[in-house]
Amino acid sequence: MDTLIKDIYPFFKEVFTSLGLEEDIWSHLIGPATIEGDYDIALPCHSLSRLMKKSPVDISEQIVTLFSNDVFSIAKVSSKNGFVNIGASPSWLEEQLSCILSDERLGVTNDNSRIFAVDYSAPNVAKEMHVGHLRSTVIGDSIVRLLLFKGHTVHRENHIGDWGTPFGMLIEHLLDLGEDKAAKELGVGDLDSFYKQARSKFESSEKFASRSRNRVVLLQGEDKETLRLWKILVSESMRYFNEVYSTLGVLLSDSDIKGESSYHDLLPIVIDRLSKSNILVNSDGADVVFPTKKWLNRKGDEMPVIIRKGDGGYNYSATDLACIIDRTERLNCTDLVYVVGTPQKQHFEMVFDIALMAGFMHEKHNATHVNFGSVLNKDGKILKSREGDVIKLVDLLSESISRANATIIEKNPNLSNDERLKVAKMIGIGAVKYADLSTERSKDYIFDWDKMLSLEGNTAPYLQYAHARICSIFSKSDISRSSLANSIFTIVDKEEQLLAKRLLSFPFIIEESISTYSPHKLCNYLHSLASSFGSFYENCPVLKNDDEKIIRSRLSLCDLTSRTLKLGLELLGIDTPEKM
RNA sequence: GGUCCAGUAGCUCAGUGGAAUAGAGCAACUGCCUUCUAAGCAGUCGGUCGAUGGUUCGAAUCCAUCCUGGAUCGCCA
Repeated sequence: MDTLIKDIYPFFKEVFTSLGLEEDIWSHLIGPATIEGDYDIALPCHSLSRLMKKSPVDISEQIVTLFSNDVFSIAKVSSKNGFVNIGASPSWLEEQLSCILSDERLGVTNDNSRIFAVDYSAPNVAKEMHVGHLRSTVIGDSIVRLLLFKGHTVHRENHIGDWGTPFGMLIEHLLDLGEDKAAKELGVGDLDSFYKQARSKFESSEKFASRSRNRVVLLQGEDKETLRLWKILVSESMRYFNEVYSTLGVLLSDSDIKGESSYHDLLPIVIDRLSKSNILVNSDGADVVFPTKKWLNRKGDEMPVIIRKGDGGYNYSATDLACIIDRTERLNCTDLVYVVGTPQKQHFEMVFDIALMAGFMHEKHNATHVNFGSVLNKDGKILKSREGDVIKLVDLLSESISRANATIIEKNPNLSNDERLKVAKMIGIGAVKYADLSTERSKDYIFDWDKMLSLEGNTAPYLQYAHARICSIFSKSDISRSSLANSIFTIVDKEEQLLAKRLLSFPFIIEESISTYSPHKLCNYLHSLASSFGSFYENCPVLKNDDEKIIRSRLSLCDLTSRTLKLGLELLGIDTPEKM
């Protein structure tokens, strides 16, 4: 309703000028109406009470009488409980709807283009993807889609865990199994047992552990044969991850992979530059930096960030700093976005702080940790991969698709086999993604298998269903969508009014979702849109109508609704079938 | 102990740049399919917004203290 505020503002200004009140006294009071009913914006008069030496009720009544009559073409105006209430008029709604009907972007404008790096997904090589990885992957994907739609340049960065001490034992285990057998196990996605076998040997056999440690040294020394074996682990794992990505329908591809290993060459440079900035100090044998903002450890001592360990090895803070250099200096990014879990919050604050101190980043750069909560089980405990009973992502996805398939057989037996399988995938995957996207990301959330796979209520299938019903209306109509381009709207019923208002707030919601990196706001909006369409559908017959004017107007509302749903879902990474 | 986060209906969650009777979905219950897809629609039931103080004309929202749960706090990533 931003547009309504903009259009109504001059009228307020006229009224308040006649009352002798300056703009800065009243302009910030205008906000959304919180009362039930068909008012959209309101101005509470309570704070003016002392100034005008009158009760809020009297003030609001007076303001209403002072409005010029011209306002009524835009909105109805009334007062209640000391509020001035403004409700968009049908004619104003009709005019606004006509504007977006012919706009491919449904009223959404482009931002001034910036360059983003979005760091997300980041699975670990030779480790299973479980439901926890879903969040980063799905939220990151939606953020990328939103940024691209707003006209930004976006570098997708899949920072896979492909380096570090565990690779010693993984490579040794690969040798024990034999390359072919190991590759096969990894390629088909049996990562969990591969990792666990390696782990248990590492813990039970001193001989194996010592081989593993030697192997790590060889790997870091870039021994040729060791690198060859390491590459088998990485490429077979990636083959599997790519299958998951493809099922999931996310934008990530091989060209987006920027594993930890790819920042190797930069690590000595990180040390060098920190050292030249005079912020690197040696503490207990390790090279560390003390960030500007002080952090205390358990003992109450000031806490450093370790860049290089006592044994000379780099740890992940070094890699993250190298990443920042790469993104700001090679890719010329202005915005760095990290879609990583909340537990790493402090780590990122410290790293960003150091990057600023060392000049890897400047004031013009925005680094944002887009954090998300942990996945909990029903007892409120964190789901951990080593507990063993963790649900594999692929299993969740295939179960969801198969449930969707069963539901289609039950609800719409007329769909052909081919069509049904395609639609089942769109619905099954959509349901899982939406369940994850639709809650506020920074909170922990309880993983509920049935809720994740539910097809009723505030779910993606509900939105898809509304879209499919609209497609069905058009398939039964002689009037094509394209012929609606310059249609005139006739908004009469309250269901039409509510639907119209929701349609018009789409650009504002997109803005809100992306500026706070919150896909759940878009989800909630789309649900409210689909819900108001549901009421419209029940109460306002579209085709079964004698008045040609009303038919065209309602068809146009249908067209706008389906396009908004489709675009909105697309920005969440969810497909919209035309039949279901 | 330091820092940070959460506590809203039986369950899962929105709302937290203050504002008029705190909203959805699920579950439960009642209606609605010879009429554009009932994965739907209409309705009923359900809350001292963790507690206590404070600021304010007005607090789920801001401040303080406390309770409960969680994350994190030097050589894993």
